[in-house]
Amino acid sequence: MNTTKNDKNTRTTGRPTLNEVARLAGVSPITASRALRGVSTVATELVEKVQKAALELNYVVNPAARALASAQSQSVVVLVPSLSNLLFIDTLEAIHRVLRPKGFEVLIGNFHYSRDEEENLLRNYMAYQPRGLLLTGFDRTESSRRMIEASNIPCVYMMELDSAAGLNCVGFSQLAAGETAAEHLLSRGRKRLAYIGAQLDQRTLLRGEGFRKALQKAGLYDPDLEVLTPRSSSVGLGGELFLQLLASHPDVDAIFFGNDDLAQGALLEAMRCGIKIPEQVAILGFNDLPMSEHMVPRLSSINTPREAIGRRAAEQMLTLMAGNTVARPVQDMGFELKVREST
Amino acid sequence: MNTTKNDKNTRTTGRPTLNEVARLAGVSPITASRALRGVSTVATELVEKVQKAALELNYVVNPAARALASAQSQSVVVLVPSLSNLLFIDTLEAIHRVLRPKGFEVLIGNFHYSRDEEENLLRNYMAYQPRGLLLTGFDRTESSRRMIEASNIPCVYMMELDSAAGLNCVGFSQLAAGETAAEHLLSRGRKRLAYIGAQLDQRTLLRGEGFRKALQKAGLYDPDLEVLTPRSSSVGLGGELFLQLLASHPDVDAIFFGNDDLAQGALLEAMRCGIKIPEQVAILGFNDLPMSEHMVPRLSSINTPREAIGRRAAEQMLTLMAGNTVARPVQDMGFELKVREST
DNA sequence: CTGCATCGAGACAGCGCTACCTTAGTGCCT
DNA sequence: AGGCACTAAGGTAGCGCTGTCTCGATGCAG
Repeated sequence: MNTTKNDKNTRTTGRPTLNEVARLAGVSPITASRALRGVSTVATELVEKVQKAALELNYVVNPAARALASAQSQSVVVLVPSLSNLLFIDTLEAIHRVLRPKGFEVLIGNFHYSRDEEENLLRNYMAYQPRGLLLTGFDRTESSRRMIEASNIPCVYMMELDSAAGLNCVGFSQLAAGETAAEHLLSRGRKRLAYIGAQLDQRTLLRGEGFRKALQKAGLYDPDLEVLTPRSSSVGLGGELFLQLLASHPDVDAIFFGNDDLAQGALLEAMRCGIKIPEQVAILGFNDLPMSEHMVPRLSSINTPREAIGRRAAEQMLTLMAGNTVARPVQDMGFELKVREST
Repeated sequence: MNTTKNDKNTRTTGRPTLNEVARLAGVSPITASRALRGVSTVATELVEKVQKAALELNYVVNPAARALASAQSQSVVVLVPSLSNLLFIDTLEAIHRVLRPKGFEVLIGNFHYSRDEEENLLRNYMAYQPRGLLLTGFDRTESSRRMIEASNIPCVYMMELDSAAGLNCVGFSQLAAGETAAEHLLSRGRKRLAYIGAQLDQRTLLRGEGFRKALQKAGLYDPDLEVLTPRSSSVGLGGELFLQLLASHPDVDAIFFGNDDLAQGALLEAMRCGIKIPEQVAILGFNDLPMSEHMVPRLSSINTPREAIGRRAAEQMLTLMAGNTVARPVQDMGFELKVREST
């Protein structure tokens, strides 16, 4: 009925192949292959002919055939712990912007803050023989670690830093960020400082640790004011934990939240209950999500260079995939305290 | 130095192949292939032997080889207009949940509300010979349309409905949603109703159209109260447009926003300026983002079944990929008006 | 003018898997 | 008992591309 081109009796794709391009250009298939891949040992004249032929036929390589023949794909796997709080979207977008123009495919995996799920994704994606791995943080199962090591695939770790291990990583010091948070609140004359963190991923814990250390140094650390829950971070949860903490510890005068959505929830709940921010309690968030500067009062937060991390990590990956070593494997992209009305 | 298994002089992957599995199981490679794919014509006894062998060798198929041999991949392409406002995350997650367990790879493309970028992505992904396409809405370039048609790849359209064209689509009536919004605000006794929309994608326009129609029917339509901007939807923009509208039209007593982030921005700006919501202006959002119910006052919104749409679309896709036709190609998943404090 | 290094292009084979066809084996009907 | 349909398993070939080796052409020194 339909005028489909490839009827039964042929297993072909129907799309033009490299052979046809080569024939049209009057060269051998292998020369056409080299010409299109930009391998140096082809005369510029021939390269042009091949490119012209490819364009004319609307030729696009068959990634499957290429992957099979060369035993490696053109894809880079990115594993992130979450997509649902905008945190990693900026990073992902930046990675795409760097890698796609170079002809790499970006495979995204969301492991929902689960080490086991990450291991699963890793195992799955390994089958695709990816050219590179962009991973989040260092907290993973031992099998995951072994898989990565054994695969010999270039790997860049994002978000955290670890100068000890000699790994390629692009991020910032979560510990220092926690310290900065504490120092800022202390500089505001606050004495009863709390930390509220959810999700309890490695980075949330590290920030809490930095916060704690700074408070201990100031002699103001009180373990009762450390609220940690494995529940996932959300606006609703932030409001809830905020009210709970104030009910049990009415003297708290500053709270550092492990993520902006928690802090936003606290601000909203404070408004609802008539709690004056920052007069009664100063509130400091983390990540500086787009909405934070619009909150009432405007939320002070620590801005994290999520876009820059993605970009830089992807650039490192390009270097590694080209077979070179990265000059500075550990890249501290820093962070920036944004002081606004809530502190 | 390193104890890598595959030294030079071999082009193999180093991973176990189907041949090795077959040898270990004592069957022919093709039988092993069929056994692992679950093709029916293999004795259960042999299937078990093959599966055991595969497990023992830690065998994973080589997707490139499979794709090359069968002239089709195991991947499904999903194209969404944005990742940065959480709207499509729920849908994507649901799609993953349905397709991954069935062994399909989900390739995500973000076309940033650009028809040209969508066309580009489509062209790119076609090279991967995807098994299916999950697309957002119907507004695309003519070339995109032709590409989809010519490819003969099963396609499901999400978010909007179009019963005319005989396409598979899963969504809800954007027009009806706009009407519902207007009717709700009218039922609250409001007379000067405005619509504020950004991004101007097809769906935002359709909602505006539904809203307008309902107002015309009520004899309360005023084109001056329709604020449309191609700028991308954000909290900041919402606040800005809200203040502008109130400055130029102080008599407005209700506003329907095309997206919740705009409405949230308006609520925050209203609070900042001391504008009473809903007394002076009723505010109604769209999509019911997670934060909306926590706003002050709690934001009334129209909840859209984003998760259900993703799930259903993926299920339809499974049916189509299995070679069957879908019983009900047009699936209206509805929407739900959530009345809260802001109206 | 010859010999040797260098470079560009092609021949060949094979990556790992599955479509297609064939063959062997089973039960059932006449 | 013989032939037939039907099912289960295997043999063969090839999907489209690229790594490796080979070969011919070129340039230059001796």
